[in-house]
Amino acid sequence: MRQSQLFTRTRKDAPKDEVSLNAQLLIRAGFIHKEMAGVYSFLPLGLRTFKKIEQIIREEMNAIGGQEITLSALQDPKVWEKTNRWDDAAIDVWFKTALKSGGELGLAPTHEEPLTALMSEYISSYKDLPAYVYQFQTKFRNELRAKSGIMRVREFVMKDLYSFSKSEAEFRDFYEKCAKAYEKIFKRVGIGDRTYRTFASGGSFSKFSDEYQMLCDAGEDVIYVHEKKRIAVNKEVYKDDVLKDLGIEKSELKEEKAIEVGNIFPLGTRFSDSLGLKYKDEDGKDMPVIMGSYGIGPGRLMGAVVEALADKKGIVWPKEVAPFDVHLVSITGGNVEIEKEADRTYEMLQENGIEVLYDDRDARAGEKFADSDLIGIPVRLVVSEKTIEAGGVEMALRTNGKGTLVAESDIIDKLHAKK
RNA sequence: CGGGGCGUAGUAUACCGGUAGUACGCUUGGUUUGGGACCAAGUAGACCGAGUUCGAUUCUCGGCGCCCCGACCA
Repeated sequence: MRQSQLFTRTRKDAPKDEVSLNAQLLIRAGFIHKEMAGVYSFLPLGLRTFKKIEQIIREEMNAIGGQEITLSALQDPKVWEKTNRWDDAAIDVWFKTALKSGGELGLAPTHEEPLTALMSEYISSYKDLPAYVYQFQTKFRNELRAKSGIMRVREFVMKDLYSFSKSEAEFRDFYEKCAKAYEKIFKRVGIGDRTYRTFASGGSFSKFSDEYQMLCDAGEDVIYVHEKKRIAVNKEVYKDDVLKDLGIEKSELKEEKAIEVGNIFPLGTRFSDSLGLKYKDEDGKDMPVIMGSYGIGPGRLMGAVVEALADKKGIVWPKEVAPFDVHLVSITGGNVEIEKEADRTYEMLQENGIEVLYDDRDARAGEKFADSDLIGIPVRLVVSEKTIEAGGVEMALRTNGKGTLVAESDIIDKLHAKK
C-alpha cells in the first residue's frame, strides 16, 4: 500500500486523555481511534494487525479440531434465565436494551448460554462427541471503569472456544491440548518468553482455572512466578495449600504484575445441566456433557504486544503480527529518477508476495524515519540517491535499526531468510 | 460505585471578570531534502445549561464527558 493513499496520519503528541502506553502509541501511529471511554475503532493499520493476530489464533484452534462459527451478538433473555444469569446480580456487566415491539434483549457479554442451547439440537449421542466450537465475536461488557487503553474495554472481540466432551478424561485431554495451542499462539505473536500459565481461581464455575499472564507493569493482576517451572500462581489463590498441591515453595516465587492475555477453564456440567444438553451413551443412558471454555481477546493481545515490545521510538511488531512485512521508504529529494527506482522496488516486492507499506510521500527523510519507527514494521528498506549509487537498497530491522546495503537481486532471499 | 483530577482550534498547551495567544497539523507560494527543515501569508477554538455581574472562556451551581487510585471483573 502506498502511504500517500493511507488516510491516517501519525501524530507527535498523544491525546492527553490517554495515559496507557498501548493506546498512546496505537493512536499516534494511526492504528486505532477512540470513540469513547472503553470503545475503540480499528483503522487500516490496526485492522491489519488485528486480522493477523486473529488468523494465528484461528490456525491454532483449527489445528486442535476447532470448528469456527459466529453466534449472534443480540441475546434472548430466555436462555439466560434458564441458567440464572439474566439477572444483573449474576452478571453485573450486562448491556440490556428494549425491543420496540416489547420485551428485552441483551448484548452478549459472553456466549456459553446460546451455544449450549444451540448444541443441544445437534448433540444427542456419544457418537456426536467430542465437539469443539469457536468464534471471534464481539462481547459487550458494561464495565464500571474502562481503563488501560485497549486492554480493558466495553466492546471487544473475543475468541471463545467451548469444548463438549463425554467424560472428564476426554475433557482433560482436550484442555491440555488447548493449553499447548495457547502457548504456540503467544509464542507466535511474540510474547511467549514472558507469558506464564498461571494457576487461578475458577470463579463461580469450578475450583480452579488457568490463566495466561504476560508480565507487564501496566497489568492489573499480581502473580507469583516460578521461573524454572515456567508457571505462576495468581495472587487470588496464593495460599499455602495451593502451593503445596503444586509442589512449589514460596521462596522460589517472584511477585510480578501481569496482564491476562488468555484463559482456559472447566465448566463441568454447569451449563449442560441447566440447558438440558445431554447425550445417550452406549447403553442408552442419558449423560451430561462436560464442557470447557477457552478465551483470548485479539485486541487485548495486540495491546499487550505493544506494551511488551515497544521502545522509545515507537511500536516494535514481531513479524507475524506486523501490519506489513516491509516498510519501503523512498528518499527522493524531489529527484524523479529516484522515485521511479523506488516505484520499481515497490512493484518487485509486491510481485513476490511481500506485503509492503510504501512511504512514497513527499516528505523529508527525518519525518519518514520517525514515522517508520513509530509504526514499527519489522523490516525497513530505503531507496535513496546513496543506495542507488551503491547499487542496492538499505535494509534495517526495527529491532536494532542498523542498516546494511543489499543488492536488489538479493532482497527477496534476505526477506525470506528473516521469516 | 467511593475518592481525586481535568474539560480552550484536528492535536498539545497559555493567559485572562473586558471576548483568546503559542506550537504542531492543514492550505498557498518560495527556499530546502538521510533522522520530525526554514521564510511568508492563510485556516481553525472556550463541553452543555442555569445563576452572579454592566460584562463570564474565567466565579457559583447543575448536567454531560474524560483520566487516575480503589472496589469490581468467566
